[in-house]
Amino acid sequence: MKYSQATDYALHAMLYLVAETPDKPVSVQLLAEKLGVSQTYLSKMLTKLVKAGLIHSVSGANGGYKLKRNQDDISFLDVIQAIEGTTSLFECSFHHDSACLIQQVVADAEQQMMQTLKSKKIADLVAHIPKQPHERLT
Amino acid sequence: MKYSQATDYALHAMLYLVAETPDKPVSVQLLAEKLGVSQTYLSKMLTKLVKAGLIHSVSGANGGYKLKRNQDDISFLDVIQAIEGTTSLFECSFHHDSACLIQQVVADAEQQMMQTLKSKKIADLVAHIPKQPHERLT
DNA sequence: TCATTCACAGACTTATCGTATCTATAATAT
DNA sequence: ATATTATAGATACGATAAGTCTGTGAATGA
Repeated sequence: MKYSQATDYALHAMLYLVAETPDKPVSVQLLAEKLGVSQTYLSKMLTKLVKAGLIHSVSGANGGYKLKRNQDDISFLDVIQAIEGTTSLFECSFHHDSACLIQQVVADAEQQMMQTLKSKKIADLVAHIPKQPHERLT
Repeated sequence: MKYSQATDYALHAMLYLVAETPDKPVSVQLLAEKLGVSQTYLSKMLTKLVKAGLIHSVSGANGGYKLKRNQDDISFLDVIQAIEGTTSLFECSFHHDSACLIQQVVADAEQQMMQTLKSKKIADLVAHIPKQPHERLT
């Protein structure tokens, strides 16, 4: 059981966008180049982030993506759920008389993790990244 | 991203074994019947639980499975890891200069969940289950 | 107006993994 | 010995992840 690689891409792309925050939108081409992944595949992740309301897209020449919200409002959980969806980690397949106790325990544990991921913002990492070289983020 | 159904089976099977704890081992046939799942598939999960050291198997007639450790020592985490493995939820696929900060955050959150799953024992649920009818556990 | 540059959507392919079954083998009780 | 049980391995099927390709539409700049 693992988060998909798409989540990995999305988190790193978001980190880049948060670290930059230029007026000019960042194109998929540039983003894909920085991360060293395929443009076409990465664009699928970015489209999901747009639909989740995390970033904003600009069509046409000089277009691309930039943050929608305040960067301090974007948590790890936001990005992860935008890609992975919001279904719970565990769902009991048996039909009990009442609620499944096992499911309750696992759901409770998952909630703990989600709480941490919600409190952690992407922007929290930016302070640790050297601004100068501006070339390699990964 | 989800835990596999196999984990669901394993957790319910363990709950049954913990709730029973007879001298006589419980066969796959009985266990599968109680849970309403396939014998052959369920036996794979049980074999994993054996290899993880959670339960003990007895071959031959009147054989089956019974708990190995004290039932209070068996946590949700033990069962889940026996089936799902112990690899982390998230692994960064980029090669950074130093450790990936994103991975550290997610790993930290996962650790929170694991802590909860480790503290919760399967036996904790048994108190809530009526002993009398003895028929339906699911 | 026209061409260029970009995001976006959908169809499609490929690989991997979860789910499940079947068969054969080894161990044990009666 | 024979029936009963766990165990291992091979196999099949389906779903999902990973990735590519192509066309469409929107915005920009010349």
